[in-house]
Amino acid sequence: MNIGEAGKASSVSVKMIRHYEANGLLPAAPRTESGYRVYRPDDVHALRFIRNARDLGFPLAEIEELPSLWRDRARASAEVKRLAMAHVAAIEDKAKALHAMANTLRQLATACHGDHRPDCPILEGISGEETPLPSTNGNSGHTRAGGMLRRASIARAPQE
Amino acid sequence: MNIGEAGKASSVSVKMIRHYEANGLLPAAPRTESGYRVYRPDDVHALRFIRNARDLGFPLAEIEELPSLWRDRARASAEVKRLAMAHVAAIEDKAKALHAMANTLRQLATACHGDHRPDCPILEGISGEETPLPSTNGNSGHTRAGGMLRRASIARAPQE
DNA sequence: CTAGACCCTCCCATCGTTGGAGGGTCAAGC
DNA sequence: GCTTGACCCTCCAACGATGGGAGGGTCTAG
Repeated sequence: MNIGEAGKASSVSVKMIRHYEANGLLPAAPRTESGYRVYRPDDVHALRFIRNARDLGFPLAEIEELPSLWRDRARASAEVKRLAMAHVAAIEDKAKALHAMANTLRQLATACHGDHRPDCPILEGISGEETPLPSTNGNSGHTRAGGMLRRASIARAPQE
Repeated sequence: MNIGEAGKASSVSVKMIRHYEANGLLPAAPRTESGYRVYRPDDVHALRFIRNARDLGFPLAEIEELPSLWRDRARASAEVKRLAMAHVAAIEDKAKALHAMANTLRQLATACHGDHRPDCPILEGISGEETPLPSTNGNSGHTRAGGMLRRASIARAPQE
């Protein structure tokens, strides 16, 4: 089947399939004489795997590791479980940080009259010396977003 | 004061200050004859405002709106409150989605022996037809990450 | 006068995804 | 045959926020 059909069958956009191939996440698909990529049912399975892992918030770099662990059955589940649990921890850290942000903002908003009075606690709060971001940050030294979990778009599932 | 000093005083990197100016988020700072940007205490206040709003997960595009509302006091708090509450809702949606991801993954991981047995429920789960992403997605049609809240890196506060 | 700290403007990378431009290929209908 | 429209191809650029670095100018203390 062609790339368009594979895309529909796997819920991965044609753009992304080509992108994954270019980045080595997928092996290069064989081509027809005219250059069209050709896919088999197994490839759709692989695409669906990528899509699901992506939906679970795994960064592509990690998605690339998973199947290799899969093939190398000797050290299969232990490694995968470790990776998955680390990922869960990262996701939960992030969720906690989000809750903290939401709480801070909601507090500010609650104090806001919401009318035309010129003083707005929200703006005043944000203007403060330090954002009252609670110590939700357990934190763990990683500088930015924590290596994993970076995309994790909101519940993308229903989008197709 | 120079950009470096302003950066330290506001906890905004020099790179970012220049970036914000280039993107119109900040008015162009006056320059010395030699081209150095010059800042006054008030500017540091503005920078700190941006930093705090950023830490609360506001995308820069929205941060740009806040001060303009601030200046236009006539319609101050009502607008700001609306914006803030919408933001809170978006953040919480995202947090919910993260929890759902974490739960799904944890379930898969829990079922995993974590030893050398060749079958790994995690990989099998991810390979399934559909990711068992719960109906956390109440969802709301927006296609990608939901407009606001996109950066929100994990508890960045302690990083400086 | 020189070293080192600071500043300047560019460009590039990250991460995942989308969009478009510009062009080739295929199948169906006439 | 030939046209049309759907499909495919490869590049190139953009988003959002940030960081890194090159290559160069400026300032200040010794």
